[in-house]
Amino acid sequence: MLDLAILGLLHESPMHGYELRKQLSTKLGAIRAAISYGSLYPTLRRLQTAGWITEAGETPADDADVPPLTSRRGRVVYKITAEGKERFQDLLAQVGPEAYEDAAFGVHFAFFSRTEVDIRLRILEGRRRKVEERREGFREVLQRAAERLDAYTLELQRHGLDAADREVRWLEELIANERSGRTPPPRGSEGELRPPTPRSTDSAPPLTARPGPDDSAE
Amino acid sequence: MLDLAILGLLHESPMHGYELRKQLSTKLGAIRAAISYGSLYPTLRRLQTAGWITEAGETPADDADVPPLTSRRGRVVYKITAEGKERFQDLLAQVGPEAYEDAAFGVHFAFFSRTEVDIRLRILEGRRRKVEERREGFREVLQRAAERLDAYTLELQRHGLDAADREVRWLEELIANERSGRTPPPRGSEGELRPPTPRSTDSAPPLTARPGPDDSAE
DNA sequence: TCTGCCATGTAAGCCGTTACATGATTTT
DNA sequence: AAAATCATGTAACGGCTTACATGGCAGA
Repeated sequence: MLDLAILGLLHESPMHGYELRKQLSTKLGAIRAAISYGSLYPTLRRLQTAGWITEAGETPADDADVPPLTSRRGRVVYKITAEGKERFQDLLAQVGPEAYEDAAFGVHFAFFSRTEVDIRLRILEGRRRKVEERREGFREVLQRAAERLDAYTLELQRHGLDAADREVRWLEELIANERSGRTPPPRGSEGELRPPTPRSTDSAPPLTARPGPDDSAE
Repeated sequence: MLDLAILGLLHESPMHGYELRKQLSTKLGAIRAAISYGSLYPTLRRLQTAGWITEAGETPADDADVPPLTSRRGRVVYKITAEGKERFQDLLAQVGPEAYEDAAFGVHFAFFSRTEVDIRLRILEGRRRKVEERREGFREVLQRAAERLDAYTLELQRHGLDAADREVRWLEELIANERSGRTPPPRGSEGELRPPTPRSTDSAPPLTARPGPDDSAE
């Protein structure tokens, strides 16, 4: 799961570990807290040994910004290899029941723009099923055991039910959208939120496009 | 955290491990998946060694149901000790920053009916703070980096923002409620959901009441 | 100069899971 | 008689965090 995330990010552009961690926590911020270095660096090592990633020579200053520094300390920049890309696709397509768990689902979702439509649908549907089951669980507890639980526990169940219900509806919209052919999820339908709403959002990337401007690296 | 949950449940009534696991997954279903036996039984052992719980003699058939069985297999029934109750209160009151994490917060919340009002408030406020920070993180990403992220990643951020925003509002209601003196969280305010709406829910327990059939402690 | 952030790494350990092993009791 | 579910446990391993150790570079 960390593998998937790292390969995915490096697929977008080469990066060193420290940067990787930051990107990870913004890209997957909705899913999990920042990963620790004690986990990140050994994983990078492992991925390198496996041949999925290699060290790239610290990008020789493509953009002539701040060139005078020999090479600020180590700063090992990694990039994904061809095998790594294959591996990445394999991991994406591996849709076992674990892929519907909260964390795994989130990671898969985060890389949906690199995933085939049918895989996306399988994941979204599997996730929906899972959340529906969860939701039914809450409903049953609320219906059957309501009298036996204290008010706080009940409130927790209600909150859980509400969240599950919302997620199911969210997933349904996404599924409908995938089926309709329009690839990128359109936002705004269920608005209410977004207070200042920076207009930027409607410049949605054409999707299927290459991972943005390589620049970044350094 | 498992300790807290187990002590909490045994505080309500004596139970054997298997039963404990089931109760745990309904009571904390909104928080975490069922705990595995490989974790549960060793923990029970540890709690027993520490003196927080003891084996109770398989409840001598208080309710005269199915008495003819000698004692179906082992079935070790545990009950909480006086020290265990103290320990439980200590754990509840230990409101370090970890108590605001998703899982820990949920467990604390689930046992709010056994917690002092001021502790409840501290936890709710700490949690709110945490979720607010999370929410701001999403907002910043959406405002600042919107163009650089693909449509799916953006959608994930939006969904995260929405969930965080909802939770903050939920917490605010709970906090207001605690402050107002009315102990039990009133439900229904933000309704919309509950489709068949089993009426059961409005027979809300008076709270402050002992957890169900008081007996328990023993 | 010193604080703070960038940057990489290692070692120990926590907290939990999976898989296995066993057997009693209940239901079909 | 078989299948399901109740019930308890152990051993091995896995993923991740914490704490530690090291050092470069930037700006106050």
